[in-house]
Amino acid sequence: MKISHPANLLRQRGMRPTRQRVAIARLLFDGVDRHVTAESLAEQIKDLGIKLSLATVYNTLHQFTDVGLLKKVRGLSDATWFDTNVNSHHHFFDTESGALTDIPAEAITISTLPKTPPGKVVEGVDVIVRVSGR
Amino acid sequence: MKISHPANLLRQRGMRPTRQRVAIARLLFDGVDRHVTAESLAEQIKDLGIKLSLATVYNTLHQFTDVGLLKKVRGLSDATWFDTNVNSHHHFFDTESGALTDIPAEAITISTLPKTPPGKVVEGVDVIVRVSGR
DNA sequence: ATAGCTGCAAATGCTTTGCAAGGCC
DNA sequence: GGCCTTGCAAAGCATTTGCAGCTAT
Repeated sequence: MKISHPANLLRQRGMRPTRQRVAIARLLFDGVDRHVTAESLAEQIKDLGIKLSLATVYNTLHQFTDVGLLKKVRGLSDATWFDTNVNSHHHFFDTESGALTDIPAEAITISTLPKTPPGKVVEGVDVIVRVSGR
Repeated sequence: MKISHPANLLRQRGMRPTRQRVAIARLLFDGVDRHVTAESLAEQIKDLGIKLSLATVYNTLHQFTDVGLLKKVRGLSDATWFDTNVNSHHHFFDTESGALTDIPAEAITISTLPKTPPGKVVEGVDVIVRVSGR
């Protein structure tokens, strides 16, 4: 998602365009798909000379997720990743570095799916391809 | 995996059959596939009137995983699940209850896989079908 | 005997929360 | 001004670790 005016984007989604949220939005939504953790994002922000607390980073990431600007992804490590690619797609998970990489939805075809438990509805399918090695 | 003599199983895998490990092995490997968290397992053990510390439960689960008796699985919740089905298979993840259910490997067919990043080897593919609803 | 375990409690890492002070409309 | 936000620090979880005491071999 590439946006020209973060403040408007935020207003459209019903959030006040505060200094902190605009800074984060500007950093995340520049047209390139990004994976960030709260920690990594906080660091990038700090490097830009912007000050904001880690708690605010967490809050903001969750709010962005709630309004559909981000997608939450968990690898197998402890940290939660937030992905700016909110479309359906999958991931490589490097078991050595903990790094996540996108796999476009088209690159994986699932030809058979099991029947869903009674009364349940499928919300989505996540495929994680674990890789390792140099 | 169904075992008759936990102590021998443990010895085969190079662990001392201590009271705690035997108790856990007996509970887990009764032939039924189980998903447990450290917490849930500790509780079951306590209900049996056996006393052991949570730290030991964690240690034991990891040791069992290291020797191939268990498989580590992460849903999207915080907790780590340990699965007694160590064969390749997938999972339903109930986003409301956090419950995990096995999907036999044959029930899902992936017909296309993306090319692996250079120098990387695929260790495995995990499919998580997110479900919700009553 | 001795190397390997266990238990406890303290430490850790990630994340959330409470609440006073501050900022947007 | 009023209500939403932020910042900090403290609290919360799940998990790990340090170390003295115990135990299987």
